[in-house]
Amino acid sequence: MHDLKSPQSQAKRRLLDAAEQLFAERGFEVVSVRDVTQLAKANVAAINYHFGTRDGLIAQVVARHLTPLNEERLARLETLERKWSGKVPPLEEVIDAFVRPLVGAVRKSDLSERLLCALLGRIFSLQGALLPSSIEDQARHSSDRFIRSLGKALPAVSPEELAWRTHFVIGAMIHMLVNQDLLHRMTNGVSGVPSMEVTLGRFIRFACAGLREGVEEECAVTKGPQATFDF
Amino acid sequence: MHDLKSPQSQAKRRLLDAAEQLFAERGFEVVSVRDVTQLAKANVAAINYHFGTRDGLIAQVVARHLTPLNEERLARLETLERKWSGKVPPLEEVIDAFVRPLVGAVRKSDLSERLLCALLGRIFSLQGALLPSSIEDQARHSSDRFIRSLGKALPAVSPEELAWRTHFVIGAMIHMLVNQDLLHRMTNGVSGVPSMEVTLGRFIRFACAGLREGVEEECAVTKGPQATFDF
DNA sequence: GTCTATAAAGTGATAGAC
DNA sequence: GTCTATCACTTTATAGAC
Repeated sequence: MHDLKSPQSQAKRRLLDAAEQLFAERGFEVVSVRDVTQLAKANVAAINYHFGTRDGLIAQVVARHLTPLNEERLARLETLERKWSGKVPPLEEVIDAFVRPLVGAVRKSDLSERLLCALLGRIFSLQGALLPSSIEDQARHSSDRFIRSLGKALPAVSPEELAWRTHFVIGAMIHMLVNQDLLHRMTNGVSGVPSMEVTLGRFIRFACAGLREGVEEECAVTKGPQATFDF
Repeated sequence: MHDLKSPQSQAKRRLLDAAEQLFAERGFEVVSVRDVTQLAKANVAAINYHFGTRDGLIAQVVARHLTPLNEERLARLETLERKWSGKVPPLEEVIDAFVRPLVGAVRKSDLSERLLCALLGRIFSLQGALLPSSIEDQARHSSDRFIRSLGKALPAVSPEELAWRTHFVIGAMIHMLVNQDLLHRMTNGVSGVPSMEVTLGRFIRFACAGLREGVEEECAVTKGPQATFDF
């Protein structure tokens, strides 16, 4: 392991930054190690020295973003369960706990909001081969926890139906993150350029409505005005 | 242009079939012309002979599937407008007209349902560079028509809000099409292996609920029991 | 840690024989 | 129309000098 603050391996940080930018813009599959070293003004061999292989570089980029995000998600979910001790947290708050950490991630990152969102979206849609199994276990654990919370918030929805609805929600999220500029182009600007906060609010309302479809009696106190929300 | 039924260019059909299968399984970016010719048991030069370039091959694969699909979509939309002459077609039926042509596409194709869905999903998420502008115009025309119909069905939703909700719906659809087997793995089989009909029914209900979120007064007769639908 | 040089394999495309 | 042979690059990765 290398200390990212030591002067010797500023190069490593530069490589990671360059890699993140290019992966966000173009996708993991089509960015070569040469693209990365060129943008980072580093030597071709630097990638292999610091990360072993190209896949090693991808794994580090993924881990650096996905691990803190999933930790934050789980922490928020636990806070939620403590707050509603005994009772079942309402749907909106569960979804909020799942997506709001994205805002914090944007603030912490050096990348622009647009690029970081694209990177995270691409990470979420990564298929098995590219991510180390430790990360995959972690992601699965997080997703299991959330699905269980959703199931409790929506007892009237069968597990099978809930699995599909959750799948739709994840798809909508990934597309929102990766293709936000596409929407702007396709609508000739009608979509506006809203802040992350506004977009997340829209997404949460959309997702909850879809998840809740056909449910007459919600589990707990979740019906009624949602004026407690700040978006 | 070549006649696909002539004996001389069975090879061309074999190449298209092989290309479709590989593009569906792995994505356009990562399939080489050699992968295609190998699977089609054809010569390397055959791709360039029949399609000019690799991009030409992709364009033909895309056009062969996207053009009839968009035509069918528009035809269904027009049928709908005739049926509701003067009045505004209800949301469910507009979304149905948008996604149901997928079922017909599956029936017509030689590919398995799973592969064809993946291919179509990948086509929908293609970014500009890879598809000829004629196809892009066609896709934009179709999508404009549908957004206008959605706007009429949901007059209470602002154009900006509607643009984002539609974006979420498209994202959910793409993810459903490309990653249906991922869901099965991730849920340890809880999601089941439903037919296309069932999945589309789920999707339509989810999408309509999301699009309709917060709308109290629908435009026309669309409120009330939806028993007229066959899914 | 950083560099050059190079290996070994893969890429899209084409000329020219048949 | 189909094939072989080949061009001109690009890819990841590594050995070895500094």
